[in-house]
Amino acid sequence: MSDVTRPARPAGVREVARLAGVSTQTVSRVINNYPNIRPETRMRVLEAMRALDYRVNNAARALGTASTRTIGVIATDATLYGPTVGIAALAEAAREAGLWIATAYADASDPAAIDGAIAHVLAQGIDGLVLVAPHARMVAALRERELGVPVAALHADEGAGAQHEGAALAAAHLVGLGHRRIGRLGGPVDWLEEASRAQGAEAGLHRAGLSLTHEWRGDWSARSGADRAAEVAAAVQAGELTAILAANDQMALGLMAGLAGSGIRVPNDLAVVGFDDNPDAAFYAPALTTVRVDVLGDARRCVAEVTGSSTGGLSTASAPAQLVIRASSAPLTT
Amino acid sequence: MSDVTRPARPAGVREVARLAGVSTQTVSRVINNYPNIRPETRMRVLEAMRALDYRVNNAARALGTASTRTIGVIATDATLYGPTVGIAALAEAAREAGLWIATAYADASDPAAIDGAIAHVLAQGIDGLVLVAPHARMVAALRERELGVPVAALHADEGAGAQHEGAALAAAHLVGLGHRRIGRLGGPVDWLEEASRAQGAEAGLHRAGLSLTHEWRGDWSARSGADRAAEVAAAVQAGELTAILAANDQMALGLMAGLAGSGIRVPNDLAVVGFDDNPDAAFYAPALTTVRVDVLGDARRCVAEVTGSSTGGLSTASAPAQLVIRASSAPLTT
DNA sequence: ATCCCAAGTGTTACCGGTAACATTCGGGGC
DNA sequence: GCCCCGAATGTTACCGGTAACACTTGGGAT
Repeated sequence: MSDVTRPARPAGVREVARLAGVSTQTVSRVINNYPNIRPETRMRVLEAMRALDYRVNNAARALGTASTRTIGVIATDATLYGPTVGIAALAEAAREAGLWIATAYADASDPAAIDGAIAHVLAQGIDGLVLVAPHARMVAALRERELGVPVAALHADEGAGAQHEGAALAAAHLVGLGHRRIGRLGGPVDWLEEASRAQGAEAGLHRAGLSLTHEWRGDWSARSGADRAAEVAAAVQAGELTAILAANDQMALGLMAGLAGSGIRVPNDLAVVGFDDNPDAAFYAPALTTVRVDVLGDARRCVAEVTGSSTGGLSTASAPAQLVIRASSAPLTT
Repeated sequence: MSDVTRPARPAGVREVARLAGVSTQTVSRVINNYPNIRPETRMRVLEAMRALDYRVNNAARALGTASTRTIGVIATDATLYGPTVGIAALAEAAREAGLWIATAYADASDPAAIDGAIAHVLAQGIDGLVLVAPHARMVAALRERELGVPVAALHADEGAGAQHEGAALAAAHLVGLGHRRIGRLGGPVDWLEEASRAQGAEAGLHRAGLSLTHEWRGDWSARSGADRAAEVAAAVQAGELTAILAANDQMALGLMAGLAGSGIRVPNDLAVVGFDDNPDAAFYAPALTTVRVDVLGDARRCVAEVTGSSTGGLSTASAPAQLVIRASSAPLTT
């Protein structure tokens, strides 16, 4: 302990430069992988960096350059499954592009908190801003406010297409099973994802000359699904409903739990389809038919959009939505 | 558009100072709420800041001060429920203390990725580092490595106590219901949470003069729970097992789904208790008895620990673990 | 009246990288 | 042999805040 001189301050480029016998600029060039450095010089610098346990100071770098190679992410309702997956996907997409993310969490219902979160990520000197699971209004408000950085939203724009398509697939699946009286358990109306999924469901039914017979609304939570179970059960018992599209898997779970108490059997009395392909959905009772969308692909699109670059070789095209058929959806039993 | 002169660069303290007719230092003092500023001067500065849409540049601030008022968070396996909740809790605890978090995600099984994540948050000039859902080895390795910042881990140290206590509660609950042959479905051995929960379960049984009859191991996922169902069913059918403690709710879900296929009824043939009180757990079939721990309290402790401050008035004492009794656990039926 | 002190404000240098520009050096074309 | 050029490296200033210190004031104590 006492025989080691522990420097109070971590080493900087100047210390590294001195030890390697070069200028700070050369150290900087090595750090940033510039060409035109003699291999031997590069090695000497790298060795000095290792010897001093050198770490770049991002704050200093950000001051000198405009860029921080960091994307700001504003996440609302971060404990829901959807946003969580979105953040993880953005982190992964950013990593692929050699970037990092700076995430700020804010309650979607608290405008002051959202302003604070935005101010925070902007103060970091981010290169772009991505919103996760935002309200439609929020995206519009941010785009019109001149923040000085490009703004994108997960599940918006092209990303919404996959959601739309997935919901249409789910609707077509139920139609294909013979169902004609199909309802929907939607999410909060002002969410982007809800809009895409709702429109997709309508479109899917429309192609078969049908439309939704019922529409209920939850808040994405399993509890909110359970809270609608009584009304759904009544509709089933009245013969007005044989299948339902839930806007996410967790509401489907809650709904099924509530229906069990009302004596409605899934899928015999009511076919249920979820959305998200939550890893747990295969283990619900019954296992849930659901829709999987390519969140990582959409995250890549957002990253490319805000950085302006086309992310090199990585395609920004998302994989198409996929229907995962399990036990909760069965053919209509007259 | 054309009538507005949009400055290429955002305004800095110097512009604000010029507009307000004061020095940059005075602007800085206003920003940081220093005393000894004439109210009128403060107002002039604040107005200038508003007029110029001034935002502090954190990079510059971090350079001048050592501190960034930011805590680094290393999260592994960020798509699991436990880590997700941990991150959200840390973000909330940090917010309460006037701090922000900088999160880096890394695959726990990839040492290089973890090194990269650590280097990243360190490069941000963080004031402290908190690990979420880490392997026991990782915590030890990080603590012995001199990083220059304090390191804490969620669910470690005192935080482990609540986990231990919760698991003991769950065990006592089963014993109280008359169960004597009690097994356990554990998580990956090298996780801190698994260690605490395993020891707590053993301790709870020990107090009743019992010990675990079986121990299986999963990876926290519902699938891994389902994968053990056949073996668990065999033990039940052999009369060797009447109750099981799962290390988290999702594995319990998977297990119950798998058991359904083997004709084992929960809770009649096997009582199941989970851990986490996942919001979905109340809607599993059957509704899951589980343990709720105060993650936010533990997050507050971590924040206080790495910042050195006792977070002012906020107590760092966590609420005790709580048993949530639902339908998946029932008295032993001889 | 004089001194002292605290409140309020300004000056200067510095944090640690990097951009922009300057410089050295060796070799190929003429 | 001279010139030019590109490779390799060094010099300098600057990014935008803030710490440290210096400097004015205007009372109250003496």
